[in-house]
Amino acid sequence: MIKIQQNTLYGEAAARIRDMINEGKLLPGTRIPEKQLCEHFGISRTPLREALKVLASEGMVELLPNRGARVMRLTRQMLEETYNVMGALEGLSGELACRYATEAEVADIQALHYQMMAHYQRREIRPYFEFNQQIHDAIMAASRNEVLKETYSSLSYRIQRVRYSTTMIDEYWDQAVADHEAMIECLVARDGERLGSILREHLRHKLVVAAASGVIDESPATSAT
Amino acid sequence: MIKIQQNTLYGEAAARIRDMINEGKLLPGTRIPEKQLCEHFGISRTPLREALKVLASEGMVELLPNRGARVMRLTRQMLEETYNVMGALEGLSGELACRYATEAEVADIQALHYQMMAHYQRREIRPYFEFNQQIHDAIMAASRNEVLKETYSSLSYRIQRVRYSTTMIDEYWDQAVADHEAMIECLVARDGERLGSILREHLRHKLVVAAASGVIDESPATSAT
DNA sequence: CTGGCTGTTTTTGTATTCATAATTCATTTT
DNA sequence: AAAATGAATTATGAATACAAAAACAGCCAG
Repeated sequence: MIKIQQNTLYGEAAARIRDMINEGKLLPGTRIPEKQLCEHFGISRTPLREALKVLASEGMVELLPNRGARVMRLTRQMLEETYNVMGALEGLSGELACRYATEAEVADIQALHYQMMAHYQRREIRPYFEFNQQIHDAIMAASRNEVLKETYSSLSYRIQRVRYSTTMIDEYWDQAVADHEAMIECLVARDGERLGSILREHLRHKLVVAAASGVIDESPATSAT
Repeated sequence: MIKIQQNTLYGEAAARIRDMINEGKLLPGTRIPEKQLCEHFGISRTPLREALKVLASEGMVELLPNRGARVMRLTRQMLEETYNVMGALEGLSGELACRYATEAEVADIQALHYQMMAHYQRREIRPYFEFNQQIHDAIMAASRNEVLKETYSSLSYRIQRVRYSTTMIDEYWDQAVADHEAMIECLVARDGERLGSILREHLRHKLVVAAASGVIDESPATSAT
């Protein structure tokens, strides 16, 4: 895995800005004031600007020449595109996981699944999401592909702020759980092809839900103030 | 598409360093001397270091804290992982292209295919590669997914230096061409599912060829001098 | 009152400077 | 002679300084 430079100032700054964006402390489309952030972090502009460059190449912020950095806005279009790509990557992770996961890993994932199901039964949405995420991460880890993992998490970061802010529609929730049931079956049976195709479709449903709730920016590409 | 800042010094520097790496002017594992490159580009260290940060987050170089930047070395493992991920992305591009490509685009891709085939018949490897790449790019473009395109090209850049440096083994070449024949069929028939699965496998063969030729770094993670 | 122009302020992009960590090379010691 | 120590050199990381571009405010003309 590519080491994130947490020990350097610019690495630290990048991590903190990422968090601020995901926590909603920096709003999409708003200008990121260099000076203010420098003072807030207690660092000079050099490392801060380096951090912004990194975040820009991660797609978290956009850099307008001579006009500073803005938090990247998530349009419906971008979200759809991103979900599709993440779906493809998850599909690969499933295929590979079936090939490379140890029995212990499969058992762990099964355990996570049952815990998730418990929260589903009780309609406990937050814990459900937690375990859901853990399952997908565990499959990713079992795929033994660091490039895949990095690529996926980079995309995941971009949409983090909307990912779990959706209210669950029962119909979608049932579908997602049905997918998960099938996923576990495939994993146990080591049916990589089928697990792959389930995972490739799995996220597609989510998009509809996200689009329905008001979390994304439907307005045209006018620069927000 | 995320605009690459070609007008700024750091953007220019990043582009030139990328090219230098792909052209073999900067060797994998070798240290990138900041001062020397600054003089070569006629810029100060600030924009150069910003460029290096960007390249690091693209996976082109690795940054060792207090020890400068090195050109990322491609191990067999990494190449395999990257090809797998690119395969998944190409698979998605195929699926989407079948859905969204205009008839004109399909016709263009077909034309490219026949030009490529002509070079295959004459065993003209360089032009063959050119058209091959153009076909994959055209499918990517027809997929109407900018996130996909960006993600793919980022990975593509990383392995650019080995991608077309392989000598073609006839057996592999024939297989690749057979894939391409099938791909065109699927595209014309708008059979996204099948095109997807062909493309997901298409790159896998390439790996074997690359591994066979000596272009990748099989040695353990000792720092090259 | 509105729209555009000009001078000022602010902000961004780049260069330079400073501090610190790493490397080199000579010297010393065994 | 080889290894180890330590001073000198060099390179990196970060802060500051400076130049240029954009944003802003006030003014004037219509």
